[in-house]
Amino acid sequence: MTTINDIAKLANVSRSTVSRHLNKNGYVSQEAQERIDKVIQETSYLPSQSAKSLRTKKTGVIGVILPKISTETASRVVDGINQMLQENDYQMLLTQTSLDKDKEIAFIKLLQSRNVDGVILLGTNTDEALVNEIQKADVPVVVLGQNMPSTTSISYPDYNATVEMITYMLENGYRDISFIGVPEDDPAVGILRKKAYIDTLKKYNLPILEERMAFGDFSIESGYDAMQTIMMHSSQPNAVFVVTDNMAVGAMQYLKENHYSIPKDIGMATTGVSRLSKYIEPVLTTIDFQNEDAGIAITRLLMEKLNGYNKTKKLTHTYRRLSGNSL
Amino acid sequence: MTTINDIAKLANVSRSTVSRHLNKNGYVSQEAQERIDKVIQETSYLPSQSAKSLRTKKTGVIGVILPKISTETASRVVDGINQMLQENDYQMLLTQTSLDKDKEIAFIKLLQSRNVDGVILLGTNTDEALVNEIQKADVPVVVLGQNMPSTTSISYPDYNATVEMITYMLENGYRDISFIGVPEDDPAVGILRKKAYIDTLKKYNLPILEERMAFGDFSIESGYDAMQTIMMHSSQPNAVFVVTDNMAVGAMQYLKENHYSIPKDIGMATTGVSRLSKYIEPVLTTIDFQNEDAGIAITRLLMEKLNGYNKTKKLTHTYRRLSGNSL
DNA sequence: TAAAAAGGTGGAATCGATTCCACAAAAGCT
DNA sequence: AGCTTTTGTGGAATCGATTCCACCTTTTTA
Repeated sequence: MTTINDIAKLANVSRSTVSRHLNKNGYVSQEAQERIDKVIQETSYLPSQSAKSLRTKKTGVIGVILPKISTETASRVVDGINQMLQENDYQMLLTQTSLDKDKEIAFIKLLQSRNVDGVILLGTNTDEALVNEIQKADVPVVVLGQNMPSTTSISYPDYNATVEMITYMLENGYRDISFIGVPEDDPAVGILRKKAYIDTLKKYNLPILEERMAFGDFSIESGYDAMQTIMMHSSQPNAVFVVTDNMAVGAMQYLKENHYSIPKDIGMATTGVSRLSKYIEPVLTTIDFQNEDAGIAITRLLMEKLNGYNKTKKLTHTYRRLSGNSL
Repeated sequence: MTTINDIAKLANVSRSTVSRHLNKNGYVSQEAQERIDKVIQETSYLPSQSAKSLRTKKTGVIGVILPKISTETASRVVDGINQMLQENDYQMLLTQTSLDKDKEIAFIKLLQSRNVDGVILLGTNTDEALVNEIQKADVPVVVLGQNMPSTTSISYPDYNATVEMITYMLENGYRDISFIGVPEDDPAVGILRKKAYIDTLKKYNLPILEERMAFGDFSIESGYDAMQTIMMHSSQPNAVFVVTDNMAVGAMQYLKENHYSIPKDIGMATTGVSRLSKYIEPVLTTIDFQNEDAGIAITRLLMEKLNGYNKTKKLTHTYRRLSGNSL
């Protein structure tokens, strides 16, 4: 491998001069520049990032921590993050927790030892241990998807969007709406969306029934099981709101296998549009959190921080309700 | 930030000893080990990877180059890669070309300047410039999805799987099958799958008609357009095979908008199952290339190379045909 | 025309680890 | 007891860049 020393020797200058030219700081004569450029061309020299970042404490790498990449929501967010990072000449180091909370903390540490310049966390909880770790971190950490205490973060409008959706279902005449959620470890999805469901039913003076609610763990299978639990009850609902698309898929599978037709027998709405589902029957009625944009937005906040802006910002992202024929 | 020098000082040993202990090579007394461990605990010290890799020329990072993350196929592959890398204590640096061929080459260079230990490329072409760049690389590069000349690679069984699918369609009575493909820049998808389509029709003594073929660029929109081109012709096919899932989505959208029903008016089959589509109507008949496994397999080959095995291997991945009611 | 400023360059220290080598103490062997 | 291993340790060089500083030359300015 060619190093800056080789370049210096070949171009008959000192390595300081090469470095100055490469980083465009300090003086370098026209002739020296040309000699250096020529040699760099010929040798196709690329500076070692390890050496560079050992000195400068910058790597040009951003760490991204997410629960699972192969979901539509996550991959769309990553797409957005990637776009924004590429514009700013950063690379992305991707890690996946498989929903293991300990790994979130472990990765924050690990990424720092890799000297990333910043971290983007797709949040699944706001546990104290995690908040502490973020505080301790000596690089900026920003969070998407949870309102993380004393951390710059962007939340989705979990409550409002869910209220709107449940209201929409009610206005479409459904009066017996069931709910598939997730545990309360996840404040955004587990608490807010459930609260929105309950509050809205209350507002319409409808009863809140235990047997109309079931909870999963974000997986397709758990959506299947939750739907089954609800439908096995002696009285059955005529609609269901599922808090994530992945679980909605499981729920649909159960309904399909048991010959319930959507929306004839039961109406369905969910969060996190499945791109594909727009083109297939039934077209799901969903809340679209516009994940690419969210990815871009959170990355922009991180870039701001890297450029020295260090107040903590709290934003809420936008959403759109997409109507399908699943209601 | 605490460094190995701080640890050495606090534990009353030299930094050589700390390093020896950390890397478990060479002798370190019991007492010294305990003192060091204690100090490391207290300071929550993590060695700087930049410094480490400057010396060792290893980063523990693998570069992954892919066309676009937010497709089901790519994200599932990444999932598999990630699993395997995590088992082997590697991190993943992810880059996205957005199908720009120049970027493939640029990223191979860039990743090397970042001192990645190896590169996994999800291939879209086998152009000479790319092959050359891979040859020149001073870290192992492995390729998934194309049979890349003189490079360890895993291909999908593009030809055989397509033959099987077209045959299956023929056996189900379809005699007028159209085809939505991609340009021949992509040998695997553009050439092999098309050849399989043509060969199979020939084998059944069916005519190969220009107007039954259209080509897209992997995007949803291009699938829409291709389907339109085919259906605008005076005579219409009664089935269509689409070479990628993303384009199939576009094709379905066109058919839906124009009130063709699948499979009543036109049968459809595709490659790259859409996980979701299994649960919705129509259930697509697809070739599933089991992308997670492919990701695991290609990563395993890279790991072999990193462990010194340096013969070039060529593998073909497996597949399964999944029957739906779209035919 | 002398002093000040700008342009240009190389030497040397530095970042935080690893690793070779020399050396000393303890243990194992005749 | 004397000799060879084994165990344990620290010093110093090294990886490939950046950056401060000293120094020289050329140009500008008063």
